[in-house]
Formats: sequence, C-alpha cells, structure tokens
Amino acid sequence: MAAARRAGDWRRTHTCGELRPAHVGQTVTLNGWVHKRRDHGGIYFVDLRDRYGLTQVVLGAQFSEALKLSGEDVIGVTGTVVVRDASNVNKERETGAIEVVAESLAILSKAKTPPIDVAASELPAVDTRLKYRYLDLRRPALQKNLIHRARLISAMRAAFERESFVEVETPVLTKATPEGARDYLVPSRVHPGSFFALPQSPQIFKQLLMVAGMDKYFQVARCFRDEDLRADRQPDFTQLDMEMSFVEEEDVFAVWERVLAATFREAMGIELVTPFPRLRHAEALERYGSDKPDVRFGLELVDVAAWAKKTEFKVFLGALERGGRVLGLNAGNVAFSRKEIEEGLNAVAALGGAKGLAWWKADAGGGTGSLARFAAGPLAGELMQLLSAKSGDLCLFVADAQSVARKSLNEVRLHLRAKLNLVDPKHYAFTWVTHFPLFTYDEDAKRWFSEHHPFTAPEDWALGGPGADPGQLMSRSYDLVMNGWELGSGSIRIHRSEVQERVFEILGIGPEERQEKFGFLLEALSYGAPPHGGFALGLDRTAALTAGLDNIRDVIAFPKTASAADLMCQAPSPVRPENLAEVHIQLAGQALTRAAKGAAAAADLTPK
RNA sequence: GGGGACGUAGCUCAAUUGGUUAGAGUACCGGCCUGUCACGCCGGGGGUUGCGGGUUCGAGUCCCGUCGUCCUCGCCA
Repeated sequence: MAAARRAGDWRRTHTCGELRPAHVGQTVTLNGWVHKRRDHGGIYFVDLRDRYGLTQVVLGAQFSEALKLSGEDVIGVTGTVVVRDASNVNKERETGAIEVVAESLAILSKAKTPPIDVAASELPAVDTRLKYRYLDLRRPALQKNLIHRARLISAMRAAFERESFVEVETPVLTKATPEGARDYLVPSRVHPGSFFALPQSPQIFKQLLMVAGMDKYFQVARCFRDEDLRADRQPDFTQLDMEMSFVEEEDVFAVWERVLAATFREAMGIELVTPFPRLRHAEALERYGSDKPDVRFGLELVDVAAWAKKTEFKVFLGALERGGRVLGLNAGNVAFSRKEIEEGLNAVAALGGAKGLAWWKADAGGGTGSLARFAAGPLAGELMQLLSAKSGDLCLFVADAQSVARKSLNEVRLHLRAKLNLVDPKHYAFTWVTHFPLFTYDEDAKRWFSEHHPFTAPEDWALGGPGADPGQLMSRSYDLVMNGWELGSGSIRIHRSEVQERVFEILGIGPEERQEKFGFLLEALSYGAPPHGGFALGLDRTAALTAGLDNIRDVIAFPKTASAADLMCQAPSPVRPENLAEVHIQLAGQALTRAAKGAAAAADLTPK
C-alpha cells in the first residue's frame, strides 16, 4: 500500500480512468501519455491518457520542465486529488469532476512529433495508420475494438467449456492440400525440396481428434489462405473452430445457438432469439438472390415469368426463351426520380451483370416506367397482385440468366437497404443456410469441385450410386449468416473411408494422389470413426460486425494491406542468399530482380 | 490477373485554362498569458508535389511507365 512507497517512486497507484470525487485528498501517482497540454503561463494543464481514460493534471509554476512536455511523452506524476469548482467540471469526461495537482513529475520517455495525432478526431490515411500501427492503436476507438474482440473470445471459450468441449491446439506447420485455397508454403531445411503448408483451417486434424475419441473439440485457430484480400478477408485470420462426435446437424446448431446466445449476453448484453431460422440454400437464392441473405427486411424476389409470357415485352420473352428467369421485387412507395432509377439503380443492377433494369410505378391504370406500356389493361392488376404492390409502389425487374437475375436483384436489394434505411444496425439476425449442393462443375477445369470441402457428408451415403449425376447430390454442409455476412460454415463429415474414397473419385483425385495426400485420413477412418460434424466461426468478421464496422482491419491488432503486406514490419521481405541456400531454394525470373531491388532499398536505409 | 479512385509540409487538405516565390489548418519550435479542457495571442522552421521519363518557353496540373494504398470483379474447398 501507500505506506510502502519510497519518495520519487514514479510507479502508478491508479489508472487515468479511475479517479473520482471519492479519492479527493489522496496522494496518487499516475502514469501515461501526454494527450494534450495547455500552457497558461504559470499554470499548466496536462491531459494524461492511458488505456483506461484521461485525467487532467495541474502543474504549478514550479514545474519549469513541464514546458518541455509535448504530445505523446510518457510521464509519471505524483500529486493530490482535488475536487474541481463547479464551473470547472468537465462533464464530457468520467474523471471530469476531479483533477490531480502535481507535486512531482518524472519524464519517463520523450516522443518525437508523431505521424499520427492520437488526440485528433480526423484519421490519417490507411497506409500511415498501418505503418505506425502502434500509434494508431493508442486511439481509444481501436483499443475499444480489441477489448471487444477479447470479450467475445473469452465468452465463447467459457461457453464451450461449459458444454464440455476441450481446447486442443493443432499444428501450424502442416501438409499442403490439393483442393481449396492457395496454400502458404514453408520450405523444409531438413527435407530438401519438401514444403510444409500453413493450415487453411484445422479441418483434418479436428476430424482426427474425433477418431481419437476426444468427442468435443474447440480451438481459437489461426488460418492462412494465400488469396487476394477484401474488406472482410485477411490472409491470416482467426476462427472459433469446433467439432463434435455422434451428432447430426441439429446438435451442432443447438450448441452454437447456446454459445452465441451466451456470448452476446455476456459480451454485449444482447439477448438473441433462438433457435435461429433455418433456410434451405435453394430457398435463400429464390427469395433473396443470395446464399447469405440479410433477412432483416423484405423486398423479396418474385418470379414473374408467367406474367411476362402474357406480355409482348421482347426483353422478358427473349430471356425466358433462352432458359433465363424474369424476377422482380417491390421496393415500396419510394420517391425516386426517373434519373435515380434509370441511372442509379440501373448501375447497381449492372454490378450483378444485368444488362438492364426494368421499372414500374405500380397502378391499376397501367402505371408509369419502362414497363408501363407492357402492363396495360388487366395485366397491371395481375402484376400488382403478384408483387403485393399498392398503387405508387416502385417495382424493379431483371430478365436474364437465373444467376445474373438473382445476383443483380440482390445488389439492388442491398443498395435499397442502405438507401432506404431498412434495417436497425443493432439488430442481429442469424440464419442457418442448409442443403447446399455437394458438388459444382467447373467448366474451365472440366471437373467437379466440392462446394464446401471434400470431407463433407452427402445427404445420400450411397452418393446416388454408379453413374449418378454428381450435380444432383445434396450435401450436409451449412453456413451461419448474420445480417448478410457469412460468419462461418461447417458440415456433418464423412466418417466412412469407402464413402470418402468415392468422393475423391468423383473429384478426379486418383488412387495414388488420394493415398499420398489423404492416406492418413482414409486409414484413420478405417479404424472405427464416430459420426461427427462441426463448424468454424469467423472471429474477425463476428468482432467487426458486432463492433459496428464494415472492415475487419480494425478488430485486428496488426492487419495486412490489400496486397497481403505488413507495412509496419515490411513483411514479406527478401532474405539473405545464405538463408535461401539453407532451405534449398533458388530464385528465378522476376523474383531475382525484385529481390535485388529489395536488397538495394534495404541498403539505402542504413544510417548515413 | 482485370476495373475504378487516390498519392502535395509530420498529419488533414487547397493551388483557376499549363503560368510569378506551392498555400491553409493542425502538429512541432520560440515568446506572452494563473482555470483551461479543440485554451487564446504573437512569431518561426518545415516541400525531391510517391518515383522515372516525355511534351512544353514553362508541369503539382498534360502524356507514358513504375511503385504504393483503398474499393471492387475474378479468386477465397
């Protein structure tokens, strides 16, 4: 306690966020960064900042060295807590009723003029923020995000432990997989010419843990995929990964519903409604045009093909003749100008590939818009009934190949969500999307690919029998979708080696490759594997979405740029020739010239 | 790999049709001020206009290339 303190001890007794009028009269020591300094000549005010808050420190005229303080200096201040006059209370701050009158000051560390002004409200460019991430992270908003993320993870961990799940770590240096995303490779020094891969997910290991009888496994797992980035994708990311034995879909759903309900309650004070609705993949596409629909609002897609056939509208009829669809949605009674529709909304629909967007201001008398002259007479009333439209409602249509029509109207739907303020951002609507196709055919590669991954169980264990069309097979995979974001996916797995062999066969993975890449899994499945299934939740996305962010960058302490580089530590970077030699690698092509340039640039950085 | 936007002082931005010495706010440095909390006032330093080339009497501005950042399509089992 205070009695044990030596004079001149700069170590803090309190944080910058905790002093209140109850502490008045106490001698305290605070540590932190100089957030702002106000020099009034003879009296100086310093707002001292740490993770917990801001406290105003008052320095009298005797502190001449206070004049040397500047932003982001690190100091220790010992002084007395005093209550402020009523006229001087700062109601904006939790510590605004008191201040600390300094008796001694220790400058622990000086700061150069920082490239990021932590106290400013306007943000520097993203690359500056990433290069000086440790400064950006001093901003309370970012610290809040990281703390939010930590609370989510902590609550999930506790919830899984209550459910008797065991946290098990799996290797980061593992085996390259032929299917799926591009692997990050790590050369082996000990085995010349051989490479580890960083895991895209712990998929196979968690299945082996089920074979091992662990029954219920979970892990906060780092995953790596060497693919191009997006606002919601980083090359290294984190999943809350789990797997359980002797289960079917509903068992996995039930665990996650309990875990997420507990997590949202404990970390955010939000009560989720469970069970989450289940939506078949085909139905999601038909009603929303997307396999990750935002179900918080309507504007659902309507098939108007039967109606279109009664018209003489060549665009609609032509699309149907070519085997396409005519889909529409009712945007409601919205005040859009002709220009907003024909240029604005049209451009939105074009994002989905639509060549045009037909529109109609509904009215039983024929209405207005590009569709009006084809909606004369009784056709007007019929169309209104189809779209549940009232007079004055704006209806939008795309006629094209099914995938284009759906994708385009999905774009329109999401555009209207923002434009018309159709959703409450604090409303979290989860949906399980089920019954995905097992395989999709790739026209370029001329072969079948797993829609989810090759270990996903088919609905029909016999896989349709010999000669069956793989495109007709349903899988037992599922996605969890929240507010239009895919938060995670999982499946019931194949636990029988002969079924797994058959899937590899359909995928065109021959017996030799099967044995080489997956022999250990097939063998494991042959020693008595329990039926099992699991799921992995994208933690970055979950944290971002629940923090009200549309980019995962700001819930990651040290994120990478769109070109998968770390601007702060300048990774990736060339390495010395001897390092390459150790791992038996020789550079070729543009890698040679690039590496030479990189080495030259590094040499320029040596002090002059 | 494709498309779009951007790159000017430490930071955020401005700079007319291609035209004189590239400006402002903020930060920083110095001076003044005993109650501020975005303190105020006075003064000062600070620029390879991302980099390279071209057109021009003249380029921050126009053209070509290149590097980087963001968004996006492809990609992401």
